[in-house]
Amino acid sequence: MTNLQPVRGTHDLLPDDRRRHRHVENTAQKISELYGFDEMTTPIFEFTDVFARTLGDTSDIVTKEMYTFETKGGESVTLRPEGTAGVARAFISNGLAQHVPVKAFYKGPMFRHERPQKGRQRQFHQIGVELIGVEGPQADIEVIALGHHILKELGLLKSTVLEINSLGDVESRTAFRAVLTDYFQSHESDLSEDSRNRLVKNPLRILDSKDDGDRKVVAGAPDFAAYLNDDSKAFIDTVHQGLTDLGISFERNPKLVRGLDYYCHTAFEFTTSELGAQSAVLAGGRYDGLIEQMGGPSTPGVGWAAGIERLAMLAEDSPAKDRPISVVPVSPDLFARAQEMAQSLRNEGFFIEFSFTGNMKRRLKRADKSNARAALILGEDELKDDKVMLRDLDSGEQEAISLSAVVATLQTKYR
RNA sequence: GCGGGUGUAGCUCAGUUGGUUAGAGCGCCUGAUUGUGGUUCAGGAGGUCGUGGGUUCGAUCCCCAUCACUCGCCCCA
Repeated sequence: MTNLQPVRGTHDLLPDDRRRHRHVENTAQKISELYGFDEMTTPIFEFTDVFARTLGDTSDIVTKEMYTFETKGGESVTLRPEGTAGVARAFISNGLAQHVPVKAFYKGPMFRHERPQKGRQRQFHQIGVELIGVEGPQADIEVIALGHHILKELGLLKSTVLEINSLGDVESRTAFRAVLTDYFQSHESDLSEDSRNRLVKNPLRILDSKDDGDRKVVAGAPDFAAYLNDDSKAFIDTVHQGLTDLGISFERNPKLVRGLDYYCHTAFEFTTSELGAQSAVLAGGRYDGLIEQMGGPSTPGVGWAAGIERLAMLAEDSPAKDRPISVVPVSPDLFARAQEMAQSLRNEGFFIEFSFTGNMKRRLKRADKSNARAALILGEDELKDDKVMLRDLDSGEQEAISLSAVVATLQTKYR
């Protein structure tokens, strides 16, 4: 071992961090189940094609951010950069078209080879949901409502804003793309170098450029809404109305363009201004062509993903750790007896701390440090009368109670 | 991938205009209290000054490289 630092962009999750993550995960999972979304897990790596063919040849994820390896068998595999492609692949692999609608919740690590910064790591963690097999906009409403509900439960509605846009169906998008390309080509000399590249690869992305020069050009660009056909218009209108009916406030953002090629119709992001350059906290959209494009039956889908690190940074403090009861032997002769007592109380369902070494004073100190609410002190004097000392560590009061009453006493006082 | 900043004890940070034993607070350990924690007092442990090279009689300090973190760009969760 020459280098004991973790690989760039990866982090250890020590218990305090892990508790915060778990709070996010558990909250998200609990709320998802209220909506009938059950957890499923797909492998954290897939054949490279699963991502390369679905995310789009021009997306940054595919062109520069994938962790791709060759296996001993000579096959190319990639650590998943996002969750939807894997779920879609699993949908096809397992013949889940027989069971639509599929409502999936997932959580786990994702990997992108990017420059780390605040709210961005190379290995990070996401929670996400996918609703597969429903054509109508009610699915979009349901999925956004679920995301909204989770943010509410985490106390994040005040620090986030829901932005929403329509990318239209294929017909609308093709038409708009042609008009938009013409427009930007006629202003090509005013565009930044980045945007001139985008003009070839994905002109829609010029719309959300941060470059000042680009913004001036964008200000005069044609409006996507004007090019939505009747179906696309009706679709997004229904989504807007549905959210309004549910009391979910949102802002329309015609510049919102998601980076992955598979999105259509509804695109949305819950954004924040509290994470430096990163604004998206929970984001997703509809991907009607994805499953067919992967070789499965034509099946619509809609979903979102959220970064657990980002949510954990924004969330209010997670619930405190449970407070244990400590079992403390007064002398070495009673260590074994104390451990037996600890064990039997655990069998009764109590959270018992039992430290392994040290004299009584040290053990009490450690009990205090573990935030124990009480200590059961085993000493020869009391044991002669079949009693133990029960000390409340908050009040400092203690009393000898009989061994046979320990469980009942703890039940009433500390549970 | 590109640009800026930072890197001294477990944590948060001083410091040295280049000079011999590098400091503080918090935390940790021991004792005052051989059957009682949280307060107090006394003592103690802990540092290749990110790493490698260079300049110098001498480098933690200056120079170069490198790694990591961080902020921004790109993009995204």
